[in-house]
Amino acid sequence: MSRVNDRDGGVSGEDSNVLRDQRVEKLQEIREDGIEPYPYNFTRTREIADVLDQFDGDLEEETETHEKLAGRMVGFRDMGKACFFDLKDGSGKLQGYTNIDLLGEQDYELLKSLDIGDFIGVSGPIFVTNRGELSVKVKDVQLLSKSLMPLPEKWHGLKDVEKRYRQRYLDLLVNDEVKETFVARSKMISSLRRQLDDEGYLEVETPLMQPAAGGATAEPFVTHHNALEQDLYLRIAPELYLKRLIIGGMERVYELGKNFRNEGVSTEHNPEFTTVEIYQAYADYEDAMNLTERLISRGTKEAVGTTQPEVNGEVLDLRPPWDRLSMVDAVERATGISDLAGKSAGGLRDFAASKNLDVAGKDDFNWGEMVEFLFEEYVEDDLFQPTFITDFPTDVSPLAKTKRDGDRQLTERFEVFVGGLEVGNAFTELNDPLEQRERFSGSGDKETKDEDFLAALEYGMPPTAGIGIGLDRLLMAITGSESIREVILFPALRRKTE
RNA sequence: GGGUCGUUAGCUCAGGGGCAGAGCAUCUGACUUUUAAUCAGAGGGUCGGAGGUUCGAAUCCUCCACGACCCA
Repeated sequence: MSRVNDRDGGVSGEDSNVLRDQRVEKLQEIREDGIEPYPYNFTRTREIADVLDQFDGDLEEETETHEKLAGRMVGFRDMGKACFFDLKDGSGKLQGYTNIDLLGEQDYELLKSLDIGDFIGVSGPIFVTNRGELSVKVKDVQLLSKSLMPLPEKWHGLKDVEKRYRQRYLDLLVNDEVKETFVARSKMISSLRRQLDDEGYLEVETPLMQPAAGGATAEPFVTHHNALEQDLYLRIAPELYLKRLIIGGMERVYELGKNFRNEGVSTEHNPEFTTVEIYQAYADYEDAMNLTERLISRGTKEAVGTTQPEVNGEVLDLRPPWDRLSMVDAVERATGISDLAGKSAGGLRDFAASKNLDVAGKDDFNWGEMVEFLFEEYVEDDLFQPTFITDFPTDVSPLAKTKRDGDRQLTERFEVFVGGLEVGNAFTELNDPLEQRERFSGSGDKETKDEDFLAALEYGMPPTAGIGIGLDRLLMAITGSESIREVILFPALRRKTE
């Protein structure tokens, strides 16, 4: 066992402050007393939440059995020869009580010398104090891990947003609702997996590093493979690979994972984000809407406990069925324009300009792009209750099949909005290889043409529905988070230099 | 990329030309059922960084870094 040296070696990277110095000194003293401050294990009899569940509100006398509990000491109330402290483990928080008679002088002095943030293991019966608080009467205590840095303050917590993101462990430790958000995220993800597995979808993994970044319109990150001597792109969407699997006869597949887009960072955009994409052969976008409703409503119930969460003072009602409204109807209703389908792109641009919308750089927008623009300006933010916006313009939907009624201007595509956020995008997949080739070309440089995918399509793809759901946005919507950073454990931040 | 605001003790924050402050946390002492324990005392600062103005700058000016929000 090595002694901690005096801090005279100029160890770089360590913050030097008095509070830390005091704790390092205590650490030395503890070792000198023959106590190992970083022991290897501690066997608990149960977790704190378990104790609370069983005894809270109905315990007359102290239990006969002793519980062994472990956690961080997050509060300490010293009464001289007796003391109270708060013990927090991953499941909850319980008060500990002890005194010099219960512990003996030596262990009692040790306990009193410990710091907030230290991990300890305790054992003793469960009882209720005079003031009615369920507590553990500590007859034995053991230091499990010494902490050197003081935790943020107990009452005000950690508020500094930058610090919360850079040191998320402190945020999780001190701000209980933050942990709840990420527990909800985890439950949502496992719920989606469970539902998809139960309905016979196969979870698959496709390349994160792709020779051509297709399946969406976005700037990719570029990396380089040395041995292959070629650039690779981090995927912006798994779409084109999942469709190859449909072609290969895997009739129901999904992939839950990250995508990467080399674009701006904002309250709704993180450079890496999580989606689940689902493909089903012999299905269309009506089926996709039904599946989307099922997945999200049940996922929300399992994540936050209800299909009608209250979000920023308003009840978000996710019980199916959800509103379905075509984009053209939505835009006509919101703008007062009639016969939108018959208007020219120029006419729509003039309309937007007359409403003082910024049309700079939109001179070459086609009809579909203008309709989408008007939709974003006039409709999108107001879609609080879950809504399917259907039948997107063909101009902005190069991978979707046009309407079955013969209208070539529109596709069987929908986006789903929850809490004013776009959380999903789906369509009846275009499976005509020759038309797909044309539509890639028609989209100019905006959509990456993937020759290998086009070749695959020529072998024949069955009628197929595909859905993509953005999990970060969905979590924002159901937890009422104002920023995507509140639902991503370690959001992208600029490197901080000293 | 542009605009606005922010960065002061471990944490939460006051202070906006004249001695660096408070609460909690920490340290010392008292207290054997407290709970934001209480009481008495003490220590703790590169005021984000670099320049400038001034007799004097945390405070005013310029640039830079990081962050938040809005816009693109």
